[in-house]
Amino acid sequence: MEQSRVLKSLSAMAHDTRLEIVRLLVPRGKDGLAAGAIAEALGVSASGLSFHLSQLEAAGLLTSRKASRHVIYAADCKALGGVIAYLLNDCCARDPDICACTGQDANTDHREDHHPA
Amino acid sequence: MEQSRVLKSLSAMAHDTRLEIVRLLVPRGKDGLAAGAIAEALGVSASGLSFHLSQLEAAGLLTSRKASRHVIYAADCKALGGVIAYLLNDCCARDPDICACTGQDANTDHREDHHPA
DNA sequence: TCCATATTTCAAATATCGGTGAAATATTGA
DNA sequence: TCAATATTTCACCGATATTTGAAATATGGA
Repeated sequence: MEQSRVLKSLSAMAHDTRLEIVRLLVPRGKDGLAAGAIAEALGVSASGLSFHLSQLEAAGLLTSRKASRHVIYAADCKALGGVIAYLLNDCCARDPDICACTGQDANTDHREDHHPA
Repeated sequence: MEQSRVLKSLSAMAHDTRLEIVRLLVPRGKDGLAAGAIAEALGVSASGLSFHLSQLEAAGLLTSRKASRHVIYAADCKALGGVIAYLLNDCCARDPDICACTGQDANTDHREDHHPA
């Protein structure tokens, strides 16, 4: 993932309500949750939530689809994984001290820009 | 790591110059780099850099020490690892799709709040 | 002491973000 | 069509963030 997209994702996640949205949606996978249900779960106004959802969607961290009169939002796990992988592999060069905190193996070189076949 | 500290860290990292600072410092480990050298490496003004360094330090991602007339900044790898671990384990519940992107094993439960002995 | 180097602090200007509530849009069902 | 539901859009406002450049602080050497 390119750094500019990582930056957008980090900005999107760097907000209390928005990080909670991600936490709420990840375990639901592709089923996702309707905007109204998210607003109720987090106790935020509909218009406020809509603003935050659009930030997350613009960053590529959420997808949305219409279902009847609802709009269902779901976490894009590949995008989330891409952000984490960037931090681990490209930003932090798979530093052993950092990997130790994540339960990761530090030996193999997983950096993304190698584009292995 | 508590969510409020993760949020501070994400805010700190969600900026072009600041993410570059982290990328520059991680491979140097505890040796770190003087503020002036960082400013030169990134092509930013001294006062602008000082602002960004203080943001990163306030978030706990950098440490600083004085050495003669220099101030040496170094990445706090444990803090960085803590942020990544939070995203992976607590935010994303070690979701298999997300782990797949990072080269991680998704089976073991690594959630931080279990506080294993 | 005096000067040069290294860094931070400060204030002012600008830009961006986030919250609020009303209005607009879209969909469904009576 | 009408009313109810679900969501987004909009304008406004205050709070934060960022940049800039000048001034302040601290250190080391001549």
